[in-house]
Amino acid sequence: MITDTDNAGGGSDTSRHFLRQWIADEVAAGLPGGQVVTRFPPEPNGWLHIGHAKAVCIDFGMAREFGGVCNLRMDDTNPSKESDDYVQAIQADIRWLGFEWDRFVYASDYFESMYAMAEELIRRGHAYVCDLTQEQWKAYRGVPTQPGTPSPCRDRNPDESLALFRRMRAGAFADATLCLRAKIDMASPNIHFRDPVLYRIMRVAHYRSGDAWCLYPMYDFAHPIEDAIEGVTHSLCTLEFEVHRPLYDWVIDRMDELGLLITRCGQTVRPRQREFARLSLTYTVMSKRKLLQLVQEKHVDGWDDPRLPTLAGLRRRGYTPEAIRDFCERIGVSKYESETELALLEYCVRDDLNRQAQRRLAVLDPVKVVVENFPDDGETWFDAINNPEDPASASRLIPFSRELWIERDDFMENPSNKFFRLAPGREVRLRYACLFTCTSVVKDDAGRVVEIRGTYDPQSGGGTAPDGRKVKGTIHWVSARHARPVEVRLYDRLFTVADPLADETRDFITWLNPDSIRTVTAQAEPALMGAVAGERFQFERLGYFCADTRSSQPGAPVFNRTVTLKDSRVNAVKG
RNA sequence: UGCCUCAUGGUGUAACGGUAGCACAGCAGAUUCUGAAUCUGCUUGUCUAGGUUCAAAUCCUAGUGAGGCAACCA
Repeated sequence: MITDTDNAGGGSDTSRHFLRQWIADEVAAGLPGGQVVTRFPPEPNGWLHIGHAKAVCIDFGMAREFGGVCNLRMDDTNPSKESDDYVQAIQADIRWLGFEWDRFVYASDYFESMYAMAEELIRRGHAYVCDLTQEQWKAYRGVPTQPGTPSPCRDRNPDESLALFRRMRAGAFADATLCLRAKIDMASPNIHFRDPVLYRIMRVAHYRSGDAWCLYPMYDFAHPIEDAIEGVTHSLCTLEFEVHRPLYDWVIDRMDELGLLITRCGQTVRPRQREFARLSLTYTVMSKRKLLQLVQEKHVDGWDDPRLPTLAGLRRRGYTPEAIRDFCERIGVSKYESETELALLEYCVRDDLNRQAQRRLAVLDPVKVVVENFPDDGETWFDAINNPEDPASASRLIPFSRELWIERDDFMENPSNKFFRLAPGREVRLRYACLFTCTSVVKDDAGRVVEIRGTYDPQSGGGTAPDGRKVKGTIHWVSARHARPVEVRLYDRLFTVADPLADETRDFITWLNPDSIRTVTAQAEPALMGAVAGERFQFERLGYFCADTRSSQPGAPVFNRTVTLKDSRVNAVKG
């Protein structure tokens, strides 16, 4: 459990969202069992994304806040889609996010108990084996506006159902030929009450239980049982499960009748489910299916591509767990299906990195500067503070020499007076170093500036003029002789439109941003070469960058741009 | 269409019958050796129509709009 972000959100009061209130009210009223128990139940069929992070923060966060515990449970009841690779990735992501579970369990741990309960439901007339095909069942089930018709098997003798069910388990039938149904209400306006399937035959090896089973429970049957066995008090999930809640309660009621609910502190623990809206973010997609498609069709380079909203992708991009937790607190929790602006996530990571990241100088689009009054072979080292937000971060030395690289768009030949960087006849400060005045430019045949020449003020060492004259512009630079070329990947939003799914007539793939990654060779100050994989920096005046964990080599880091610095320069002035 | 759910500035969220607040975004200014950060200020909101009440974002009714459900997926 995290301990350092009790007031995450950077704001004043923690939001009194409806789940927090619900749990608080119950705790105040004397929660049966005496302890809040939640669970995070991912299906191990994909990687966790920022939407899951919201759920993780809620599930683990509510437990922590109320002095309870949260279990991590792999909801692995459909072996056709699940694998252990995903289990490992999910665990790693949750730990990275900063949470620790009380118990780590698998739904498949409970298969035997679930089966036993199913037999009991059959004996008591609450379930029956049905031999209708899926196609036939469509007709029997009916439509929402009209009641369904009972399956011909509905009144099958329990003994007969039981015998059949055992043969199903023994593997006597082919896939999808028989299933076990709850006997509830074929006329219910809630489709989920019209004799829902409890077990289906599926001859697929399970990644954990192997071929021990050819019969697997459905979510609606399995989930409440899992919760009840673990003594979960608050089962929190997303909105689409709202209509499943009566069925969830039905299963819990049956368990109660059978005396299967656990007791804690002498009291029966009855799990209850509540639902909240899932996270939706602009300029990306969140569904596992679509993320899988992006990965499989190679629009991105794997589940941890830094352009993806997966936790692994965000991590590689340079996002911190603190920033993501802060974000999850700030977005709040409600039942309104909203769309959160990517700008908020970016704000959160900037806010965190501004405090955490050391500053470095690097030039992404270099143009040569010659300091005419500085000796050919001379060099000077200037002191540069590592992080002005962190007094403990000390400083480092950066080399200065006659030839420098500066950012191409920090120079303008014919600037307006709103441009206060370098131009002919203008003086700027070279960050940490000195004041420099441009006196001439050299162009190639095409008229492109290839060299900027000028002089520095020898009295301005460190960047302060002795006469106290004001210099409006400060630009970053690196010494050409000392600079090291370094690969930098400039990431941008994955899609060109805020909601790539809005237009249902158009494939969302066509909205992919062709410039979502641009790779450049930057010129970096020497200190950057020692960056270790995963280390984050602010490249001054540019943005936050993270040494890539896949491509970086010792002494040869590759940087991913996490996010640019906020830029209030008006468009007309931009280079 | 049947059932369920939701609706507060551009975005997200709070206000629990009693002054509509906060954050992000945007805009303006101060400050600044990062056009960053920081600080100050500003613009913009209760879906509609009725009703209950001294008083309604809040309670009731109807409407409108959005989402979910009709897998042997979760």
